[in-house]
Amino acid sequence: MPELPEVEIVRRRLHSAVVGQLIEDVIVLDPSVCRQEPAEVRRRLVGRRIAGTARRGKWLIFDLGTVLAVVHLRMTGRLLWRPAAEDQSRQPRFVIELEGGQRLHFFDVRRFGGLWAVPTAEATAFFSELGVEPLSEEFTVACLRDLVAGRRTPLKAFLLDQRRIAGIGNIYADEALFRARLHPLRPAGSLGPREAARLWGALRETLQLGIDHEGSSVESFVDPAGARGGFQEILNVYQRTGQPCRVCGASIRRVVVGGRGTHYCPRCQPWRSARAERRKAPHCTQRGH
DNA sequence: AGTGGCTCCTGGCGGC
DNA sequence: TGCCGCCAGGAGCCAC
Repeated sequence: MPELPEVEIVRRRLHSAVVGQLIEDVIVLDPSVCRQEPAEVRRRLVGRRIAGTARRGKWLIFDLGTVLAVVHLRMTGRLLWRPAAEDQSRQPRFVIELEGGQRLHFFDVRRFGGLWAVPTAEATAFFSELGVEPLSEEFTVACLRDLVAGRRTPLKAFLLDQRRIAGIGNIYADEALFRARLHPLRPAGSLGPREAARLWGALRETLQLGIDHEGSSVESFVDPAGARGGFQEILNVYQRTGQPCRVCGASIRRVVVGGRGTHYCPRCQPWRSARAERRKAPHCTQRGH
């Protein structure tokens, strides 16, 4: 599923090709992907020039000056210059036509994704529910400690809550918790200072690693040119139920947290705090993360 | 505040 | 081989 790293890859791949380009037309073939009146979306976007691109959490933003074209890929959305082989039999949901004949196609089998035309003046309100950007300077260990303070919700559910931290989805939540050696069901507010610092570092590392590997092609993610990412090759726990942990060899477990499949290593991610774990089992060292 | 359930949607899977 | 039923999952919404 497209999460922060995948959306960031899409943004980077599109950036130089679209900036400075005029939007000549927006063809909405499936009105259900427009969460606003398609004619209104079209009226707001057509004839404007793309000044820049941005990303907020999992939202991809085309800055048109007075208005933003905002795209969310949700589960299966893909933006492609040319339809991929598996998309050729179906219609795109919408097409953005740029000057010079370039066409950006939006495909989405499950139709969860969408397109919004947001006046720049309303952008703050539009994104007001989104939490901190985990790769920004604003996101510090102290910031994370503030966010988890007093919260009894499980760490996994906390990480998926876009109102707290924006951009983390199921894959990177599971992988970051593994790197931080934290059990996904631990109440967020129960983290000690060292554990919070570990989670902070793990989140940044995992997301950056995802970007460095051009995203995870777990479901169907490809970049606008159709290229797959590589992060799925180095997943430690996500969708590895029953397989041996790459660090300790224990069998990876799957539980459901907040209605989401959650994967973890029962030995590397014990319920107890790291200190209690060392006391109880001094032979069990945690290295290699 | 937190949880659980429902909704959107459809490819892909297991079971028979 | 074929068909039916179920499930994943991001996010918003609602009830409790």
